[in-house]
Amino acid sequence: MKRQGAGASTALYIASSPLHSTMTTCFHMKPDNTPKRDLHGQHELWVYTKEFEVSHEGPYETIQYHPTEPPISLGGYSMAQSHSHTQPLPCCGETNRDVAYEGTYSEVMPACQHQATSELTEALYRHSGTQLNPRVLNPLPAPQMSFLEHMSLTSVGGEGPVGKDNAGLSQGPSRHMLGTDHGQSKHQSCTVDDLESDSGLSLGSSPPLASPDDVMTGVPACSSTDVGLNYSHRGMESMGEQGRRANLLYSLDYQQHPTQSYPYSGPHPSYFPVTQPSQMQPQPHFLPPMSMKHQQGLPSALNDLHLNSSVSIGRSSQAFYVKPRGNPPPVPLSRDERRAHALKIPFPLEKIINLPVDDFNELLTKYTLTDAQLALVRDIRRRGKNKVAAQNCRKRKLENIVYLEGELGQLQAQRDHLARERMEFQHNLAIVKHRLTDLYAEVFSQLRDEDGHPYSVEDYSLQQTPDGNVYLVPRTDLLDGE
DNA sequence: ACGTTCTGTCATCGT
DNA sequence: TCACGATGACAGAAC
Repeated sequence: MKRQGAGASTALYIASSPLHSTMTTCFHMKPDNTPKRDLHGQHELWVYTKEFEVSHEGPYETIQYHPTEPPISLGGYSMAQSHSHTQPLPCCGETNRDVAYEGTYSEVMPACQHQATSELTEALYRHSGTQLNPRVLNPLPAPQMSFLEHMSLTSVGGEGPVGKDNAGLSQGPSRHMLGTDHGQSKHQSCTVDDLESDSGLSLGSSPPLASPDDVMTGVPACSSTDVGLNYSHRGMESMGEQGRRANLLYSLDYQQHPTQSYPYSGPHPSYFPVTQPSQMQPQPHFLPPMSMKHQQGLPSALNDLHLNSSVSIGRSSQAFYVKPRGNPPPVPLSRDERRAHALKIPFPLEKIINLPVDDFNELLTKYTLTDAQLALVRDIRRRGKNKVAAQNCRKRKLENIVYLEGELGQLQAQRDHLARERMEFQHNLAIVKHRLTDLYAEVFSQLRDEDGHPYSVEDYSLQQTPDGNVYLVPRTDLLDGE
């Protein structure tokens, strides 16, 4: 780029200050406003002094451009915004201001966008580092199988031997039971399923489907009044139907009472008896304090209702308790509970599911279980753990959704903020361009060549040197130097 | 009757 | 190898 024309260029001495602050421009010109030729044959402007100020009265004057952002190139007018930038000024011969402005905008905005993007990115990373759940960012697992493979597998599950087995055992749609031990247990427990006509459905949270007389057990359907013992004491965390049922039931310490008789004269003591409350020995560490406290000595119905109402009902509510007429609604046992009941599993489901593996194995060694019982116990343990895992999984999934929704809201707010800043920047830039245009017009109106003719904006451009001097450079020279 | 939601279950994978 | 947790997918029940 040629900063000065080889021919008749005109030098102006301009003490420029950063454009975003006060622009004090001193044009040193001869008193008669006629440029003087310097040693290089350039027109040198003397003495003329005037201050051009870009005031801060605009509505967007508070916008502070980052000091590291590149100088605003003014295209054909070629005036740097700040002397701190010694970058050679662009000297295009473009006279179309709009085009020139577009060019300048494209040079400026990326820097601003980069800055904004960097801040955004930093904020995001900073945020991610402290709050973002790593799980959320985990890549989605690759598909386990293709669609066709899945279809094939499903078909096999529905029509294969397992499916046939299921079809023979249940009335419901068969499921693909491909597990080894599970297949065995399924087969072994099929009699239970068959008897209970359960169709393999989960009845844990469902009203009783079977007739009041449970075919499987051969005893009347378990209700809250006739089921006195709890072998499945669940935690309070999932207090749904399941939790209510869990509260309804209560556990016995099978180790303290290993000889508890099973009412159906099975080979093993069982935890599914129809029992008398007087025989109950609640296990304190398995019961919530409130249930435990009010449990002893209460009539079974009262106890059941109290336990049924459980958590949300305070202690004082007991004083207003009125025993409802009629039988309380029957609380169904889950499929596994009924299976365990049918096979006379001698320990509670709670222990089957929640005991550590070592304790669980030790528990199994204390009893002589049949293969069917063993398989059922292991199935119950597997299903029970998986049920809790599924609940946790769904809880986490919901939490992730909530979290991501929050993240989305924040990102949208940041996007809107950046859009507003961009609009403000463009508005400010337009103001600056407008004022510079006026400034140019005023400067050129003051300039005269040797013959007293004014310089034309179309013919000359202003070029600033690193030391702040500004020269009038013919645009033809600028074009030639490109 | 149909769609949605909830829940249990199974299969599978990774640790 | 086994136990276990996580998770997608499926199915039934409930609404």
